[in-house]
Amino acid sequence: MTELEATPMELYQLLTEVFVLLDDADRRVLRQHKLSITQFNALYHLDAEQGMSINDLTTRLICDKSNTTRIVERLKKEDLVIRQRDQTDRRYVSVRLTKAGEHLRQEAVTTHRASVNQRFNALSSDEQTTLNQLLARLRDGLRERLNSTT
Amino acid sequence: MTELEATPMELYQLLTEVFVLLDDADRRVLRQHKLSITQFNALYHLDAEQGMSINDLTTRLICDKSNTTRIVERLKKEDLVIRQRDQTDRRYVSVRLTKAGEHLRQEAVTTHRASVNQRFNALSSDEQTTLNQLLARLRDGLRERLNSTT
DNA sequence: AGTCAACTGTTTCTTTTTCAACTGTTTTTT
DNA sequence: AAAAAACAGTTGAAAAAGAAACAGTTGACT
Repeated sequence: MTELEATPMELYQLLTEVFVLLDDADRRVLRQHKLSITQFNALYHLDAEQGMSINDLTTRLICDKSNTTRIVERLKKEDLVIRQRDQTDRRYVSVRLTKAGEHLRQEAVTTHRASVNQRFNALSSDEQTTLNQLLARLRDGLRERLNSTT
Repeated sequence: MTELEATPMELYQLLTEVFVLLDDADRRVLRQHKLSITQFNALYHLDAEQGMSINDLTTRLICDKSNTTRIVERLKKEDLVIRQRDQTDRRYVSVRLTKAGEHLRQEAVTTHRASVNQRFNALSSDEQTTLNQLLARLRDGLRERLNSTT
């Protein structure tokens, strides 16, 4: 079996392609819950008990903080989240899920997880573990580069 | 060596995280050439000799065709591409790189490739090959699902 | 030939996102 | 204590992207 050596560029292209395909599948699945991908991601990271600051949410969503403000705004308009000033440090805003938000989150996460599980059927359990390890290493390397160039 | 079994959801999150990190790195690198990621992708797929139709470019960029029209428009404004009606079938528009476009493409691709090569340093050559195989299989599976649900 | 369908690309409208400048709050410095 | 710096979040303007409706061109069918 001749194993062609993979170039980083090929890997790069594969990764982007896989991501686009995952993204596309996400869009379809989440449409069932009338959620955009960003909305879902926000819900996913939020919580009903413990509030999260805009900054924290921004780092998890990896977008501009002004965008986070607006994402939260839209969720609030649908009564999925509550926004409160932190009283000990009034600069902070604390974002929490409402009951409705918690409920929708629960449902969407369940649907989404089921879909994701199916998508990875093409790989065996062992292969998934291997892929996980490699990706984790890659991610750590990329994170390091990010911090060193900032 | 205890190998925790990886769940699909963990893989999914790793993949998105890796993609976002790659995307972020791309943005920084391409800014040196005053190019957005989409502009770069467009340049990347275009050519100086053989023209490409808007439709073809659309499928490669994986975006809406109306968006492709505008991307080309912006490139044209910078004199990076030429647009011509196909004279045998006047529905088609043929997009080609100008000399300047070809030159910028060459430079940007070189810079980008160098950056990508470095980003994958965290993995050995063998590991890259393994990762490549697993991702290719995953991609094929996702593609199949896409076609079957359409 | 003439009508209808299919195809290519553009325009219009709306949503999402980023960037830069700004407000208000807390911390640090002097 | 006052001034300056740092921090959290918002706002305004503009860019970028998707969706749907549209115009022009070609091909098919009768």
